Amino acid sequence: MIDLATLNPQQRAAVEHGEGPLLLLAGAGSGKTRVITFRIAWLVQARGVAAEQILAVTFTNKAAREMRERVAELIGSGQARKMTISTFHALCSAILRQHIQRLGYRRNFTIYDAADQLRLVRDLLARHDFAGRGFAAEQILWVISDCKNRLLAPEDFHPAVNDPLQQAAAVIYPDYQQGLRACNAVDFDDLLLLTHRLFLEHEDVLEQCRQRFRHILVDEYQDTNTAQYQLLRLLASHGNLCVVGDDDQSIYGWRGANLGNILDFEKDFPGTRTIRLEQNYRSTGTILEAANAVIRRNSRRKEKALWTAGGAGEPLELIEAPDEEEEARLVAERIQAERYRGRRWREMAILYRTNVQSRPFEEQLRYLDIPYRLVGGQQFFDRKEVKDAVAYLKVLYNPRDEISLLRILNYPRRGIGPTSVEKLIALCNRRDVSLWEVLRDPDEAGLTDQVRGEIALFVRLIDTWRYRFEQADDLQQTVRQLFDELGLEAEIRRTAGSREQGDRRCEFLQDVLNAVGAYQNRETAPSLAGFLEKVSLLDDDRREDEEDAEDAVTLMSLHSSKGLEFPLVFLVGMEEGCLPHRKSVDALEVEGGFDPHLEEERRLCYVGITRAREKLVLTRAASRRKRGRPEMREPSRFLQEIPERLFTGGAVSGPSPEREEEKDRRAKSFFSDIQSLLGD
DNA sequence: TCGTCGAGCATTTTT
DNA sequence: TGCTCGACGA
Repeated sequence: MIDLATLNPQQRAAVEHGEGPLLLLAGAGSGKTRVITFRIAWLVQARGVAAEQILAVTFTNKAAREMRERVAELIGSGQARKMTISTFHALCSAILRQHIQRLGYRRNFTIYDAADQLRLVRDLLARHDFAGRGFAAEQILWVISDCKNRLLAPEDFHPAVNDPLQQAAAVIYPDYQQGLRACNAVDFDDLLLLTHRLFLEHEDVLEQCRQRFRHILVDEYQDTNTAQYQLLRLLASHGNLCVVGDDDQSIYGWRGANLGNILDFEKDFPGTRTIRLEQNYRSTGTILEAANAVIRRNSRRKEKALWTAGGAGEPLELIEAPDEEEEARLVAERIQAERYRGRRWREMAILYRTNVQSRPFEEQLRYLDIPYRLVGGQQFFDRKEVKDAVAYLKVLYNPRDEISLLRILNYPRRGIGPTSVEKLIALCNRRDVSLWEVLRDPDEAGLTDQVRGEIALFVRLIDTWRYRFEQADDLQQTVRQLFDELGLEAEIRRTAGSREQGDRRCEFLQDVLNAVGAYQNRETAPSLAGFLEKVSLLDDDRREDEEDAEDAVTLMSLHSSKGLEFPLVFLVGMEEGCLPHRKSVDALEVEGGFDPHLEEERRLCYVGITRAREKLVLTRAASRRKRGRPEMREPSRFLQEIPERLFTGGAVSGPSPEREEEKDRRAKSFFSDIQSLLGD
């Protein structure tokens, strides 16, 4: 039985709220995950809600896994397994897998990632003769994605007349959507958009989902976009919707997150009960004071202030370095010193605004033999070797997937070059059929006998393996056999520059096999389809358990740090142009002092500060290399917003004689380091 | 058809 | 700085 006595009055009220909409404004470190999991357990145990009727939506796959685990701890894994706990994207994907044929797609659709999307758009740009007109495919995609996040289908999109980028996007968007459909593929945004359309056009499906999910809980509600909001509106017509969020931690505006969703929740869902969780159980008084001082400057927010029953704790620290290498060196040394004082590696984290900033830190940590763990988005699935290997699996699952098909048609090379591909595509257009169909019957394409022979072999290869995967009972084993037969390792080594480069790249291939293995071990009924689903949704649970136990310093972007905490946090790169990022400073001074971009940067800073439990160290570099060239950097305005008295030794901003001397000394020692290096 | 080389270019955050 | 794309030669 869950023990409600361990909760504070507000937390308890939230857990024991009965029916009807509930808005939980949960400040950083206020125990919100605990409240959600307790509430889920309470609904099941005290209210007799069936576990199947509970839908909990999180922002990341990792958060979903964690929530399920914590619920399982409270009421047992049997119950937890019956619940739907997933991200919006995973939920929608599951719904579409069941019903997408109603929208004219096939159920074995493929989910395209950013690279696939880019390829498609580049293709269309070339076809429309936009090439060279200066429209980057990325920008076009950004506009399209923005449309989709706002639920605008191609025919609903009315571009601004004076905006050439939007004009171009409006031309590409319909073809892009058509192209996806021809490949039986959807992109990330489609998962939400198409599910929404499915609900609108097929009342019975919506009704079925409504009946199923009687209680809906949404974490990180401040980061929902319009599509997600509308989905919730449709699903939660029964009003049993509990959303948890913190407007001060909304950091995904650039991805279409609509801060209005949380700010207007009470208006949108009449009868809402609002509960504020302001007591912080994570950080020291000093850290909270700094956080409050920064976030207070934002104008568009729900007023609240975090407080703690604990003490002030240690003062903040500011490290000012001449450049980013020195910044990294000082942080690395500091980390080592902390270790000597008995702190574990895993208790420390380095947080930065942009992923490129990780490099100097990695170098310095490696130099000092400090173990670290880089939490770096999805670069694993972005590796060429991984994409090539996975493309085979994708084609086996959905041969209409033209992007993947083109990727592997000549990989490993089999003599089907660009000229032949062009002829094949031309035939596709003439006959209005998919590339796969043309490959099966390429006689009219005008290819050489040599190439035709190769294509026939390729088609037979795919057919054979499709059959084998259907029959396979050991997925990992089958995938390994496939890779072996294809000779992927040999191909990688052949194209690698050096032996160790080849070794390293082959490891990625091994990692794919490991990912299959990890998936297979977790799943009761593993299938190729299921594995691809996980890959597409970036749900990578390889070695996660070991990673948790690993003792290493964490390096990650501020965005990925949301929801986490560390005893000691280094918030690095506190400079104008970095945090706040240049992109948002550029678009500054709109609408009477209120600037949404700058406010989002400030929230980002707030998120970073509030990750720290015991001690926060802020760092900045006076100069930073950009595109190889050093650039002078002013201290971040957010740094100035933190009261000076919170720092070690009082005043820290502005040059002081001691600090100048210190800088001088560092510069000299840096020089002598260089010279001794050169002397070698 | 394939591989090498040089020029030019781009840089926010992620499901 | 580090990568991608295009031109060129084999």
